[in-house]
Amino acid sequence: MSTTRRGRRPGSPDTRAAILAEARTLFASAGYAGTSVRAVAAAAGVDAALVHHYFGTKDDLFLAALQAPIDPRQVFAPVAEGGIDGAGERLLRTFLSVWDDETTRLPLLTMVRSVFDPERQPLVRDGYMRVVLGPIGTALGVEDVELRMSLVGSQLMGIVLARYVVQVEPLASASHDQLVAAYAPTLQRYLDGVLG
Amino acid sequence: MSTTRRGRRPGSPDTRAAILAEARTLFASAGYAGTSVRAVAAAAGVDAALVHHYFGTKDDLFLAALQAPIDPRQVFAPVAEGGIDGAGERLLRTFLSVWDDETTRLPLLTMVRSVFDPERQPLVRDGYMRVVLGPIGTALGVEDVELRMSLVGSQLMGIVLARYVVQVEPLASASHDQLVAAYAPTLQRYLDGVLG
DNA sequence: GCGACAATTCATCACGTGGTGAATAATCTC
DNA sequence: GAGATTATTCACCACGTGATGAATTGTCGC
Repeated sequence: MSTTRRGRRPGSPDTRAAILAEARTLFASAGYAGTSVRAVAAAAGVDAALVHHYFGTKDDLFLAALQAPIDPRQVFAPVAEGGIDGAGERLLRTFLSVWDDETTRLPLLTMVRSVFDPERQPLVRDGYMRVVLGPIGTALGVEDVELRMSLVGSQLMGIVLARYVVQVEPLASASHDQLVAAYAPTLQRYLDGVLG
Repeated sequence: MSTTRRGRRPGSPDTRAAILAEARTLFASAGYAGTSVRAVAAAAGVDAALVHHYFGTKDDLFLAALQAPIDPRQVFAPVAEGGIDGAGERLLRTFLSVWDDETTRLPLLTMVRSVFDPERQPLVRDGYMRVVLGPIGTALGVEDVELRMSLVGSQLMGIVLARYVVQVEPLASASHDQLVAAYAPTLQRYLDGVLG
């Protein structure tokens, strides 16, 4: 906006929403440290001061961007209702559907990349492993629930990295059925199979 | 060093090695972006200009820190020599021994955290998946080698995140035998088992 | 139409970053 | 012992960062 003057723009542009959407995209692709407030502002077509006006500090913006449009615990609830048989497949299909939907994927990507950020790492351990996966295992009546759900979580995280982050072929372009065929037996064994 | 003067220090302090060691530690724990040249210098007890003197740019320092003391391909070679039977377990034990040795773990951690860095992501795809895992699959005569080795890679990456990065219990403190009992059957099925 | 309020940009700040060059001290070679 | 070379710090640079406050513009209610 090289000809921009001070003052309010005409009409009702929802610049706040534009800022939030761009923040979600940039935090997901470049992480917290790799995303500057100015970059978010530029992508939204506003001045950086407006970002602070609406969201406060960069930390506050980050937290706002992390708010998923839906509660993951609700999404995964059906997995637990079907009982332990076939739970591996149901869990995986639900997981894939969440990750293949861009609306939910961006905040999730942001959270996952936080595993390497000492200040934000609790997001993954407490948010994903404890709040999302833990209750599923408990509801399914999984034995040795902490061990088994952490095995499950390790494979799911591996899938995220391979398919969604590094985009290794042929995993990146595999269909849900193909992934289920390969991974569901693994998840099922981790849930109720023989662990040696 | 509040009383430091200009000029060479007496004796033969190996400041270059000190800088490199600190760089390895910091890049592994804070990543490229989260590690400043001044932080490395401070940790090594020298002035930041000395880092540039010895290593050039920050990028050059990063590459130097990435040089593992040993070639991972040599470490994993025995896995391929024993044939496909039991390869899952041999691969996992070798993998764990490399990761549980701090000398090799730091550069590996640095590389793994690069999955989220667009500029350095090829390190994982090309370095780990293609150069290390790929040849193992080929040497073992694995069918559908690209698919199967990417499945293997996805679980190994998940183990890295869960055990070494997020340090989820009980995986973080599990013995190698416990991990083998849980994961080796998964890796073996990915190598030569039924994938559906 | 006027005043209050909200939205928006411009101008600025303190600080940290990667990096450069000159001054200084120690070691080595002749 | 002198000069060359190497190691080391100090001083400085340009730039980008998160953030603040004042000036300006548009909308709404009376």
